[in-house]
Amino acid sequence: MLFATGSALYSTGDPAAHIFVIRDGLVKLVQYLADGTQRIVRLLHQGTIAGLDALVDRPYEHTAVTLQPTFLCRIPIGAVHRLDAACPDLHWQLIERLKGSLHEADEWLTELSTGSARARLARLLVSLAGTADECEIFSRENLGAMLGVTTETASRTMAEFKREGLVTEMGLYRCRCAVEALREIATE
Amino acid sequence: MLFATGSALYSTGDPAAHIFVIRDGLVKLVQYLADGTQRIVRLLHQGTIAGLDALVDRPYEHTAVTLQPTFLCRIPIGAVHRLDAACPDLHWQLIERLKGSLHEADEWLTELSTGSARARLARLLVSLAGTADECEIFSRENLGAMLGVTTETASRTMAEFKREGLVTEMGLYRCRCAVEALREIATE
DNA sequence: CGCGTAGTTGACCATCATCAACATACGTGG
DNA sequence: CCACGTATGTTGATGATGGTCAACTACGCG
Repeated sequence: MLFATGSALYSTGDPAAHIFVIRDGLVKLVQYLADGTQRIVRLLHQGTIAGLDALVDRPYEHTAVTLQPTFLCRIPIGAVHRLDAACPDLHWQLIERLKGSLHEADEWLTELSTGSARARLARLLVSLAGTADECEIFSRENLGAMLGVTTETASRTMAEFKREGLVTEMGLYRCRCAVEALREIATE
Repeated sequence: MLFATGSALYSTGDPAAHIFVIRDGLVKLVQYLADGTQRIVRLLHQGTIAGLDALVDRPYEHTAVTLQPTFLCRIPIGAVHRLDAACPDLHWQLIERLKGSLHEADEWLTELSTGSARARLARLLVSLAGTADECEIFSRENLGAMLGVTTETASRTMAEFKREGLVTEMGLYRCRCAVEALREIATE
């Protein structure tokens, strides 16, 4: 199935009936706070699974929204259980996935929720760039929700980086990053 | 096995040879940042498992340190795999545990890493108190590492709560909390 | 053309980090 | 028993950072 940017795979509290294997694209997992502001707790990219809540038969804890056009397979949880009975190895794959998510969650906390806004944004850009030096970014609002800062701060910090020549925006939501220099800032 | 307060079950990078079922006590999972400061990413209490990294055959990602005298069972990972072959239900228990950890991780991020220091500390105290109104707390340094603030801020904020009558310290590392009032502050 | 959304920027203020001084408790060795 | 050292907590002064509120710009679309 193909989802356009900005569509929700599921929402907090929905009965968890499917898991979603992401073939291509990008999905954010959002959690809403008591005061209504939102916090992005994880990104799911190619090869990862959204909706793992369904494994333990409880409602979805997050809202999953695409950040890019996303192509994925939606698998009813019943089918997962049938597959599981047939293929004894599936558990371990699921365990592997869950462990991967947990690792992501811990990194998210230490990398993107600790230190100054400058350092956090630098870390985010470095990790989005991966081995390349060009990467997809997102609206200032999304950047803010990932880093736990306001959209204004996200905007200002991006502007700062651009002024310093560390980041060059290459059209909407795509930018070139001076990865090494950013890595420096990331450790501050 | 019984571990005294402050002993490490394992450290970041150690080959992951055991999982630890916590029978009684409390364990913190610590991650160290590039600049050497530490961040506590999760607490493990009675009935939960430390060292799940071992399931996927990679070194431990955290350092696990007891915060209280802790009684636990240390199970070699080989035994887990043998048990798993014998008892086909074990996977699902492990999946359940991992999912639990993931839930904890997400809550930690949204509750304890978002908002003002006052709100975060209030949320921590409320969640430590659970249904009771008395709870174990920790050194100011540990409180700070949980909330992502300095020990000074942790100390000041605790002092504030005490002055306002929201918290009464009952001997070392134990306190009585005005849970309802704290819940108010938690939403700020 | 006018409207709505997203981004930018400025001014101001609250919060928190930092640095430093001091207090308190505890254990060790003289 | 007391003096001392260390670890932990408290408190104050100060400055940097980021939140808030508001004005303004840029862009796309009906």
